[in-house]
Amino acid sequence: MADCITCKNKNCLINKNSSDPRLADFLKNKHTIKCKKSQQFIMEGTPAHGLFFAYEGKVKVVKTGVNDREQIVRFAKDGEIIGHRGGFGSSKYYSISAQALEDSTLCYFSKEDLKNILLNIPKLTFDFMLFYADELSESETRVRKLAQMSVKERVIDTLLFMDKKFGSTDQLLNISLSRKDYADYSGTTEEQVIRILSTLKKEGLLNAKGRKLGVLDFETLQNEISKHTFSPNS
Amino acid sequence: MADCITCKNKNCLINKNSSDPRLADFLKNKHTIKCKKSQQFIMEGTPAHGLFFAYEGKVKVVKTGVNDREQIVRFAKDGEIIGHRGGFGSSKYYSISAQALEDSTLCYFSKEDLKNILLNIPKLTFDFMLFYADELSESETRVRKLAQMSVKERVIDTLLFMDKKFGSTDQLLNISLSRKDYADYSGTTEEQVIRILSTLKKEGLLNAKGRKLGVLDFETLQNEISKHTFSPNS
DNA sequence: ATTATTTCCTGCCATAAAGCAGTTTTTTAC
DNA sequence: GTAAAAAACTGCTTTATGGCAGGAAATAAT
Repeated sequence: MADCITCKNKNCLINKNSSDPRLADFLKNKHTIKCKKSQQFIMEGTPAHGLFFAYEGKVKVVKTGVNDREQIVRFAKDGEIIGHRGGFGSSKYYSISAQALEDSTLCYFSKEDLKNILLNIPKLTFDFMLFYADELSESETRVRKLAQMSVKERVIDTLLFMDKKFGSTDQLLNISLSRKDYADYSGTTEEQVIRILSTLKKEGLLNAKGRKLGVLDFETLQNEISKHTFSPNS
Repeated sequence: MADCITCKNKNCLINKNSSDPRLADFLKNKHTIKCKKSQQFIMEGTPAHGLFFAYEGKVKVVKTGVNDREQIVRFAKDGEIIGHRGGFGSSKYYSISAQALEDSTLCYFSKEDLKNILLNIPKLTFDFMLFYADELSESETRVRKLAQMSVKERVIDTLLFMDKKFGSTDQLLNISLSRKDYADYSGTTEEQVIRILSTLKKEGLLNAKGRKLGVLDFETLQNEISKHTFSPNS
């Protein structure tokens, strides 16, 4: 795999700062990990030893729930961070689990290496800080949505989010999720998701080929949840 | 008011780093603001010009919702930050509103001053980063709870949270919230909160003197939601 | 202290969401 | 390609939550 300086992921925080010569030694200690589809590479509650970045692939980040209901808190794709704080923060344990949604390649840095450069390269620390601040803002928006939207609205919101985040080709989303995954992100049950998807299909707003889904009428769907969307980042 | 170096709020990120001589000029530009009870000092959607810290008092941080339902995303007390990113991040607008819950004193720094020191004092930037990372972790826990707990469980969880965060004297919480506030934090309606509080009172688990509430039996209440609490930070 | 106003409370009814059971379709493994 | 397994779907029933309306209590104003 290419090194961080020539990496294709221009949005990656490491890549953005890789020209700084003080990063040179740090970058040598990068590890590359290959992950098969469905493979779990972070387990909630285990000691955190470092931080992951998605180099290529798609990942879901989940928090353990009751029964077999999990809560998907986030999705990560190329260039994005996985495993908050990775042990360099106050908690010594991962607060989330992470699982590959397709065959993926990950970059890994140990917490010692990270802490070292973070305290020495202000620009990098600042970028990390902004990343967390933005994620926090998004997470708080999600708190509001889960508290105030109906199940149907949340499922629609999830579909639109997937379209925005992963894009579509030939009217089909570039990400393959189970109905259970949609439920675990929307905060409802599999059956409810199925019922709502079924309605949307009949209304001609949603495309479906096997398990694959596609947003056909973005605007109409957007309108159905518009009363909940105030600011640009909602 | 005392300056940052002699400030009583030892948990404040600025205070923690105030001995650094490079902060001297920055600290001179601090503003102090007095806020009456119920006064709103940040309004969602307005241009963000800086960051607030609670010096003394209690504050609720809310996101606008539908009808007259708001979502309280966070509470802040002495030493804590209010107004994420305050404009030095990617968004130029406040993503939340903030309102004083009692007469409060706030410290204020402009975004220009902040950005300047954040890029020059790595330790401070690092502390800010950890703050946001921890808040993010908490927010994600809240996402899971809102998605998976029943209304009763969420209200109990809120009561225990208040007890932990603000403490109690003579079996009464050191914070005075309306039933609507409890609802807006728990993600439900005022009536539902009232019904559940009423049940808990009858069961002898909750104390009530007028609008003031107090947790009488922490352990029993904790047990009622224990199936949802896995890690220390949940 | 008295009145006005806000907040709190309760019962009733409507609705949304969840759970269950059984069938069909799609995907995976051989 | 076929069999087995997993995922997707549907109708029916139960339960949880929300909304309304009217009254009681507490707080604030005069």
